[in-house]
Amino acid sequence: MSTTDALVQLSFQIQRILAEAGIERDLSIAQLRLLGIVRDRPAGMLHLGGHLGLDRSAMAGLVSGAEERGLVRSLPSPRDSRVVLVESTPRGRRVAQECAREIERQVAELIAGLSATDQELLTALAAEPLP
Amino acid sequence: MSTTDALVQLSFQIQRILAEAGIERDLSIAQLRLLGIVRDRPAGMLHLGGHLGLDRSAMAGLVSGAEERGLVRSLPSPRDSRVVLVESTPRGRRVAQECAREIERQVAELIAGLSATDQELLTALAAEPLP
DNA sequence: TATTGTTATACTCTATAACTATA
DNA sequence: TATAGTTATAGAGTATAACAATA
Repeated sequence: MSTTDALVQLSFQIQRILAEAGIERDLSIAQLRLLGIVRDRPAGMLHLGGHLGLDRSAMAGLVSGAEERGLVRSLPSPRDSRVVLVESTPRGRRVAQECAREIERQVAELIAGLSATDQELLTALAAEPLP
Repeated sequence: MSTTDALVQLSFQIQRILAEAGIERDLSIAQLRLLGIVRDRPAGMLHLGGHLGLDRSAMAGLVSGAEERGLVRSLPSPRDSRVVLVESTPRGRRVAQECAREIERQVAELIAGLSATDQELLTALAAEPLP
C-alpha cells in the first residue's frame, strides 16, 4: 500500500470517529472544531474562518447554529465594534470535552494494534507535517 | 501534542488535499472515492454504499451526479435484475487517475519534511490500523 | 474607501419515508 | 416477504452577491 493510500484511508477513519462523536451530541465536525478553537479564549469570526477554511457567510451560519444549541455566545469586541467575538459557554466547553474524550478513546482503539513505542512514533511523525 | 491531536490535524490536512484535487475537476470527495472503488470492476449500489458509509438514497444521488458528469455508467446485473452495477467510464478512469496523481504529489509535499526512512515508517504505521 | 458581518439565495450532500420491481 | 433501487422531500453545510455598520 502506498504512502498516500495509507494516509488517505487513515484520514477517513479519523473523520468517521469525529463525525460519530459529534452525531451523538448533535454536533457537526465544523461545530466541533469551532468549540476547540474558542475553548480557551474568544475569537473573531474572520479569524475563525481562517482556521476552519470557511468564508464569512459560512461562519455566520456555523456560529448561529452553535449559538442556538447554547454552545457559544457572541459579543461585540470592545476594541473594534465591527468585530463579533465568539466565546464558548460552559455548556460548550463541557460538550467539547466530552467529545474530545470520546474521540481520544476511539483513536486509541484504532491504533491499539501498535506497540506503545510505535504509537509514540506515529504521533511524532504525524505531528511533523503540521505547519 | 497528543496522539489524537496529531492524527486529527493530519486527517484534516489530507481531507483538504482531497477536496482541492476534486474541486479542480468538479468532483466531490464522495465521487472521488466512488471512482476509486469502481476503477477496476463494476459494483452494485448497496456494496458501494457499504464501502462509502452511505445509504441507498444517498448512493443513488451520488451515482446520478457522477453519471451526469460522464464518469460512471449504470448497467443491470445479469445475475439479479434488481441490482444496478456501476462501472467507470474511460473518462472516469482518466479523471480519477489525474486526481490520484495530484493527491500523491500533495501528500508527498506534506510529508516532505520527513526523511525517506521516516516516510516509510509513517506509511507502515498508518497502514497498520486499517481493518 | 476598506473591513467586518449579516442576509437572501442557491447548490451539494445526505437521510427518512413511501414507492416500484424483482427474488 | 424480503431485497435493490428510485423518488420526493427535508435539513445541514457552504458559497456568491448585495447589503449595513464601523474604521
